[in-house]
Formats: sequence, structure tokens, C-alpha cells
Amino acid sequence: MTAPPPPWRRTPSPRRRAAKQMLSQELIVKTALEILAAEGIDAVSMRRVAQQLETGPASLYAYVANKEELDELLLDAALSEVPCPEPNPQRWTEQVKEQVRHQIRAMVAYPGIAKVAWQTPIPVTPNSLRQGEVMLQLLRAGGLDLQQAMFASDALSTYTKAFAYEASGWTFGDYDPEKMSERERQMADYMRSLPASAFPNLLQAGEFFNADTSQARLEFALEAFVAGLAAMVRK
Amino acid sequence: MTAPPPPWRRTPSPRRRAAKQMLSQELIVKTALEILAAEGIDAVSMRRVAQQLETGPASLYAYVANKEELDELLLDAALSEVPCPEPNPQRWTEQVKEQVRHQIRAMVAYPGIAKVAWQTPIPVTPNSLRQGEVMLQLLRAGGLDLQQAMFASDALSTYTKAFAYEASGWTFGDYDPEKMSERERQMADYMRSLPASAFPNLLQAGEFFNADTSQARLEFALEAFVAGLAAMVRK
DNA sequence: TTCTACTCACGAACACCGTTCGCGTCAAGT
DNA sequence: ACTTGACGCGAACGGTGTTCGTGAGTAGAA
Repeated sequence: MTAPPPPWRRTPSPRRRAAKQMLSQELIVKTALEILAAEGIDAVSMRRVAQQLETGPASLYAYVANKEELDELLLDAALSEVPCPEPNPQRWTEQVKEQVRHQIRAMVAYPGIAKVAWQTPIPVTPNSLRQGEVMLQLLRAGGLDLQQAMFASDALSTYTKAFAYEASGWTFGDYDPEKMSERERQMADYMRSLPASAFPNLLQAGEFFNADTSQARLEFALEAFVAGLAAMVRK
Repeated sequence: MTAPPPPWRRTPSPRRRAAKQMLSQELIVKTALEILAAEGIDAVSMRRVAQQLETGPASLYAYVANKEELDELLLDAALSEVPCPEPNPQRWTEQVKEQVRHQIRAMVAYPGIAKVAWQTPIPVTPNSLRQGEVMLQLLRAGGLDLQQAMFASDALSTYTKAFAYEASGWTFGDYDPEKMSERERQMADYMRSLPASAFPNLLQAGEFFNADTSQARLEFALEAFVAGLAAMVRK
């Protein structure tokens, strides 16, 4: 047995340096997910995750190539919670809308994760691909040909990501109420400063545009788009 | 006239320190726009703009509150190039689609500027408001009521921003071809590694999804959505 | 003309970020 | 018991937005 470390020299590390490997990609992702769910995507930095793990940022790079890869792992984890229904041609329009709602719910649960879906040109992680395939199945069951289904799926996923990102911003602290109300006042002032008739519609419509109507706006967009798809099929 | 600076003491600054004020918000925005058009939004940093102006980053804060405000000024400048057609009820669907195309064109001309439109909850700059009003006018001319027009306009602007951002990425250097092709290979490998029938649709549909089809995908989305709107009116 | 007052310019610093290099420590193999 | 090699990670690099304090220069007053 080697001599024990001299008592005056503090033990190698405040925390126990566990036997072999204490870190793992899984643990890193799990920790990052917790920060993500609690504080939003902007709080997830390599340093922050490392800190939570009581280590330095450099340690993470043994298990994760870079921040981008970590981001994609987080997105994939978030999407893993979305169900995959069996296509039912009788009610395909409802199924499509329901799937979009599920995807949005999953993303909003991890505020800002939609931003990641954004920065990555074509998501190639398992659950992203799975969601793509599911949507294609639902659309084809509705009678769209392959190209139509592909284009429709692309449009839907684009809108889904966009909506989820925006919704995250509204519900999360991305912009605080203080600046928001100041902004509203600023807008009202500006519009009133112009000839009253410059923005007749916007002035009236302002009331429809707030956090409370976001669900209704989603439903409206889905309804219109899916109706347009259905018309293509019938033709 | 005061005595000229002694010749041995080098002139106060390498560059001439012009009489009163050499900087202005206008000049800053103009400079930033040039960088933006040439190198994309990520190249536009306070330091970079200041460097182009041969000064330090701190100097900009006299004319611009912060980076966010500069970003909004850039977005507004980009949107200023979008025309505002007179509503014509006979061909409102075509006008709506055309307006979206114009907005996208304007944004793609300044690569990545769409990201800014994104980070700002409700854009309150003059040209943003103007575009909102124009879209509302076109939709109302088509027969939609105020709430329908508002929701439709919201959906369209969301999709417009999303598409413009994605298009910027494709056409611009955001992700280089090297990583892209490696990514495609990686995806193909992964999909083939699963039971052949796991992604039957995605496997076939891959061919439709590339930079060349982006225009067609835009037209498809517009067509479906606007058709859905038209159906609401007729009913 | 001289002195003061005030505005604008901006160098330096702060607190973050992602990422890399290389050293020290530990555990297992010989 | 000694060597070897992998792992952990402190420190540093170059980037970001932003702030503070200082100094330079002009304009106005005395």
C-alpha cells in the first residue's frame, strides 16, 4: 500500500474522484435537460452544464463533440416524448393536426429547444427522422402523393418549429413584462402619431394579438392549411 | 486661430478627428447593412461595425442603445424595399402570395436578417408595421373578417420569417458543403442500418428535399394555405 | 484672447461564451 | 513495485455585448 497522502496536502479533490469514469454522454444530456427545462435553452452552456456536474468545461468534450452535438441530443430527447399514431385514413386531417399539437407541446416543455431545430439544416437524429416519417405516413394515408406529402410535411414542420419557438418566448422569460409593456406603449404612441387612417386595420386588430390568443392562432393556421391540402386530394 | 499642434507630437489621432460629429445612427446603420449584405448577420457585431468605422465599440453606444436596437434598425431597412400594392379584390389570393414572395426576397437579400425578426416578439418598427397593415388590407379585400385576417396575417408572417431564415442558411455559408454532405451520408447510413421498412416514405422522399426545391416548397405551402383561406370566405 | 464647460470619442476592462492544449493524477497491467 | 496509458480538467485563446472613466476638442462666456 502506498503512503497515504500527507495530511497537510488537501485531498486530491473536494469531491470524490470516483473509480473510473464518472461522466458519460447520458449523464451530460440528463443534466443539460434539467437546466433546459428549468431555465430555457439560453441557460444551457458548456460551462453551466460542467458546473452542475462539479467539473470544468473541458471535461465534457470527451463525451460530446461540441455544443452543436449536445444541442441535437437535447432536441432528440425532447422529441422522444411525442407519440406515433397509427394512420387512420378516415380522420387523417384530424390526425395531422393532432400530431402538430403534440410536437409543439413537446418542444414548449423545453423552452427554446425549437431554436435548435432551427439552426440544424436537416435534423438527422433518430426521433427527428421518426417524426418526419410519421407525418409522411399520415399525409399519404390522406391521399397525397409522395411529393405533395413531402412538401406538406416540410411546411408543417417549418411552421411547427416557428410556432414552438415563438410560444417559448411568450411563456418564458425571454423578454420580461417590463420591456414588453413599454414596447406596446411605444407602438401605440407611434401609430397614433401618424394620420389616423394610416393603420386602420392594425389599430383595431391589436386586441387579437396577445399571448392568450396563441392557441387560437395555431388552430386557425392548421385549419386553413389542412383544408387546403384536403382540397388538393379531392380534386 | 489657435496654435497648430507641435510637429513632434504626432497628430491627435491617426485618422482625422472631424470637426464635430463623425458618427451618426444613419452612418452606423449604413455600415452595418453593408457588412450584413456581404457577410451575413453573424458577421455584424458591434466590434466589427466599429472597426469598419475605424473606431472602438464603445463609440457606437452613443447613437444606438444596444445591439438589439441596431438589429431592429437593420431589419427595418431591409423591409423598406418591399412594395405596398393597392388591394384588388378580384385577385386577392395572387396578391397575398406575391406579397409574401416580396417579403422573402427582401429578407434573403440580407442573409440572416430573418433571425432578427424572430428574436423580437412584436416588431414595432415603421416598415414592419406597414407590412402588417398591407397584409391585413389584402386579406380583408378578399373578404375575411378582421379576426380571420389578423390570424391569417400572423400565420403568413410566421411562415415568411421561417422560410426566409432557412433560405438564408441554404444559400449562405452558414453551413459549409463539407459538413452537409457528411451529414447526408450519415443520415443515409443510419436509415439503411434499420429494418428496411422503418422509413419507407422518408427513404423515397429524400430526393425532393434539397436547395433546388425550396422555391417549389414555398409555392406549395402558399397555395395550400391561401386555398384554405379562400374556402373560408366562400362558405 | 483666455478660460471654462460641455459634448463626443473611445481605450480598457468585465463577464460571459465555445473550444483547445497539455499537464497531473489515478488505476490497471505487467 | 513499476510502468503505462487513459481520463479529468485548469488555464488560456479569441470571440461576444456592454460599461466606466478619461481625455480631447469645440463653443461660448468673460
